[in-house]
Formats: sequence, C-alpha cells, structure tokens
Amino acid sequence: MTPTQKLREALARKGLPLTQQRLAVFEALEKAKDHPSAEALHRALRGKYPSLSLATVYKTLQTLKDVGLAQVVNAPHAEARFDAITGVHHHAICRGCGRIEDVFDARLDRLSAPRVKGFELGAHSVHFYGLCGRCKTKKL
Amino acid sequence: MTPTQKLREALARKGLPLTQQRLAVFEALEKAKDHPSAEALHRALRGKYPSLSLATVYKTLQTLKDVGLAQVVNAPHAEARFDAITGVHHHAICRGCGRIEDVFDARLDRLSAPRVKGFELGAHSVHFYGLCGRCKTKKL
DNA sequence: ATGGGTGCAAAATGTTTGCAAGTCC
DNA sequence: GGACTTGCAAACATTTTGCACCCAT
Repeated sequence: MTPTQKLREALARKGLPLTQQRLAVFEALEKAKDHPSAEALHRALRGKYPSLSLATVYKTLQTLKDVGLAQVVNAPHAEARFDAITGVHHHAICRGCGRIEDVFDARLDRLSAPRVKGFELGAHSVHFYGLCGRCKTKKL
Repeated sequence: MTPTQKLREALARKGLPLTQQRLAVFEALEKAKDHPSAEALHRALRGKYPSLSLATVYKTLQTLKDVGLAQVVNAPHAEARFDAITGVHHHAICRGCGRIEDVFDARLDRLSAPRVKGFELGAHSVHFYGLCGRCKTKKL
C-alpha cells in the first residue's frame, strides 16, 4: 500500500479529506527515521512547498495522531515534572489527567540495555500509560 | 541525614552556597510525592516565602539536577518529536544531543504492567539514556 | 570582600488559536 | 455547495535570560 493510499484510507475512516499538505507531511514523516520535530518537518518541506506553514504542520501532525498514523515520542508543552528520587525507578502516567505515580520494581530495574549502533547506554526508565482511578470512573 | 545537611553537602561538592530558597525548594520537592512542576512548587511555597520568584524555582531545580538531587520525569520545552511507527517500540535517547533511535526488542514489549493503586495500565515504553557515537567522542 | 544567587521584567521557545480565503469531495 | 483546511498573525504557556541588588561564605 502506498503512503497515499494508507493516508487516504485512514482519513476517510474519520470522514476527513486528503490534502496535499497532509500527504507531504505524512510522506516526510515516514521517510525520516530520526523522529523529526514539527520544525524539522517544516524545514524539510519548505523547499518543495514554500507556502506550507508551520501551523499546518502542527495541525497535520495532530490529525495524523488522531487517525492513528503517528505518535509523539516525548511529551512536551506539558510542564516539566520533577522528582527528588534520583535512584532508578519507573512511572505510571495517567493519560487522562497527567498524574504520575512512581513505580518501584526490581524486575524492571534489571533490564539490560539493548545494542544500538554507536550508542553507549546506561540508565533506563519504563513508562506505563493508562488511566488512574479517578479518570477511569470519569470516562464511563 | 537531614535535608539541610544533604543539600549543603551536595552543593559544597560543587562549591555552591546553600541559600534559603534552595533549601525551601528542595524540602518542598522531597515532601511532595506527586512529581510537582516548577509552577506547583512555587505555588506551594509562596505562602511561606512570598518573595520567592518562579524564575528562582526554575534555576534552583536546574541546580538540584546539577548536583544530583533531582531529576526531570518528562522532557518538555524540548520540541515534540514525532514518529510514524505506531506499533510498540522503545527508544534510545542521547543525553548529549537529544538524538532518538528506535529500539525494537520483543523482550521489552512483553513486560507486564505492575500493579499501581487504582491505575489501569496498558501500553508501556522503555527509554534508555546514554550517549550516541558522536557525543561519546565529543565528551573525551 | 566577592562570587554567586535572587527577583523582576523582558525575551525566547514551542505550540495553539481565530479568522478570512482557499481546497476537497 | 458545504464542510473542512490552510496560512497568517496574534495569543499562549513554559522556560530562559539580562541585569541591578543582595546574601552566604
């Protein structure tokens, strides 16, 4: 399935039209292997589509997320959240309200780093996503 | 060891003075169990220290990080980084330049969610931190 | 005494939004 | 034709910075 088909189909499922901008952003995102930012995508595309605006790139990425063709790797423009516990531990994060609970689990601490070309990896941290008690009830 | 001692010592190791503001922020951060944001800490402290500025809270958190007494749970005000791969996968993140590489590892995919009071957890993602090839050489 | 810290306000950064004009089906 | 999207600029939220004054050592 070509990118165009894949995108058209995913958009159609939500009744959304396929536009040139959406196709351009989607193709660029699929081609890039370095988890580009909105800014990076905009930069990469402005040669071919000089009128493409950064706001459109943001909106399109949101749309791609909505139709299940993209995801965000980190969680910015949320506030930074700090922790006085500097030892190894993990987190349960509520998708509803952003609440973060610490998770202590030796089994998770023991995970060994995978081999990634060139990287020298040390610490790791596991993020579990879900709904906290309050948001679970709210959603019903 | 009291918070004051712990803080004084960590700061002294880098030749930095202990101030009332630093102590206040550090104590508040240790006491809070909900991964407060800078804003939240500022709000919590303004009753007792009305002149404490938000900028100082930010600077202090940075300092606490530098001396190893705090860490950031998420990574905001970095740009959002997007990914067209929507399946389960993990990431290797370079502390030097922020580069993100995908990690595919079935062993990691299979991790079962821990029990966290009230939470209903689904997906998870493992972040490995380290230095990429380029930053490794730069640091030497 | 002096190097660094604090508080303020302004700048910077990343993202979102309102709206007129344009595009897709 | 009608709903949705685009591009622009302005708004927004979070974080950083410059600078005059102040505090810890």
